[in-house]
Amino acid sequence: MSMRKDGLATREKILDGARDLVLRLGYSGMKIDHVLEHVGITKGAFFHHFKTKDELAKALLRRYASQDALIYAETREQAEKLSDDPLQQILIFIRLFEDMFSEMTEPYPGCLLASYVYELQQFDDETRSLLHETFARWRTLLQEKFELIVKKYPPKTPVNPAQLADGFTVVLEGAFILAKAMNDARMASEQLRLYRNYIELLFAAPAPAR
Amino acid sequence: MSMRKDGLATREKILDGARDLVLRLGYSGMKIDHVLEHVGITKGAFFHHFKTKDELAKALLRRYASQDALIYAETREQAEKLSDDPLQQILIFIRLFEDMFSEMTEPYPGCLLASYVYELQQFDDETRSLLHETFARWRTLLQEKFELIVKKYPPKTPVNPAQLADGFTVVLEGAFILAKAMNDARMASEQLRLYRNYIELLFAAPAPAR
DNA sequence: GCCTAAACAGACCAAACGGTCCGGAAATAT
DNA sequence: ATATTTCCGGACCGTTTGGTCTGTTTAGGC
Repeated sequence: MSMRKDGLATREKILDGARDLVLRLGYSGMKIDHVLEHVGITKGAFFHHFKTKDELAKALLRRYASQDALIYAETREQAEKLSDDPLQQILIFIRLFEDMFSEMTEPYPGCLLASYVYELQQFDDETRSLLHETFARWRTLLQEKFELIVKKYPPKTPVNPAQLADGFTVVLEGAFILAKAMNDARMASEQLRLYRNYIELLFAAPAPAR
Repeated sequence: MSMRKDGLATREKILDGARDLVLRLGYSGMKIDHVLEHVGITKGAFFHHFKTKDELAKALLRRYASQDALIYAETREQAEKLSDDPLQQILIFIRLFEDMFSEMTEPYPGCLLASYVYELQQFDDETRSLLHETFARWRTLLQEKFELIVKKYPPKTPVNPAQLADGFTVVLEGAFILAKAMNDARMASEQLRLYRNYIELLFAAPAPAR
């Protein structure tokens, strides 16, 4: 029942190290020996916690997805506390993410899901559907808000709430890529600001809280 | 001087096959033996055309970048023929890309540059700066237009032409990722439409040509 | 304090992988 | 025709890589 020794801490260290390396080298480029050196453990420790590299991949993905879901949920709650209006909630939501990224001094290391997507073929169905579900959950989260907004504030142009919701993820993922390629830490917050600007113009919102 | 035999055709076949596999498996996931089987050649043929796998990587990137530059240039020319107004030119430019992607029946296989970016650490400086330059060129291409537009049509909100230009690439790259993850071929054209919609609202353009 | 099982360390292994080498076919120059 | 060079097939090689195995240490249960 209780965690014996400190095995769980080692497991987390492995997951952290592997995540860092996957974001720098890709999943195939991340070699186990490299993780061992990076984390400061041995083969015995690693394979005690993970039967295979594939199992590490899945654990890594699951952890990342749940951590991300937590951030999304917390940010959403925070936005909902600051306003009752769905449009304002979305605008605050985006702005909170902008603030998160604007404080960074070097480019965001990237999204683990995206790095998996670009090596998609070598993962099994379980991993692929996990990716699908995670992105789908992000879509649903914002889609609900946009449906409320569309009803309350007639958009200047006919728009699809699901597409608008995907837009957030699209901008984030795209910005991560350009941020790394151009070595520009401000990319993510800048592009999110443009996305927020779009939402403002589309629904003709009053000037948002600064 | 002249190309003897048909070695150049084989070289192209290798590049095509390698590109396909990189987009499915990533660069590290793309194994040479797999390329040989996919293309239908042998080790002797491969290493006759490319000294190392790294050299293949660079050749692949250079070819992709120049092909992409050609598409951008042609689309830009086409847009400039259809209108003299910089704003209309941009809107047509985006729409032409939308049309390119709307005809697809399966998700766009992805951008080779992006797949390199997510394994960036394992490439040398030459490759990395080639990535940087390619993205920078795309930025400049649209930035010039946006600078003209901003002067001619005062935007509803203060905007940065370079950031607006990056927005196009950001949306494209992000859409490719979601398209693969969600297995949705329409993602790219849909998200480009939203980007175009943003530009329209921002500069309060008249309804674009349908 | 003793037992048990988790939590490692590290030598070892088989397969996969990038790359070499040499022989031969095929095309071109002379 | 012959020499020469490109082009390619395929056996071979050293290293890397994911994974195994055995032994040892360490932390709790009693």
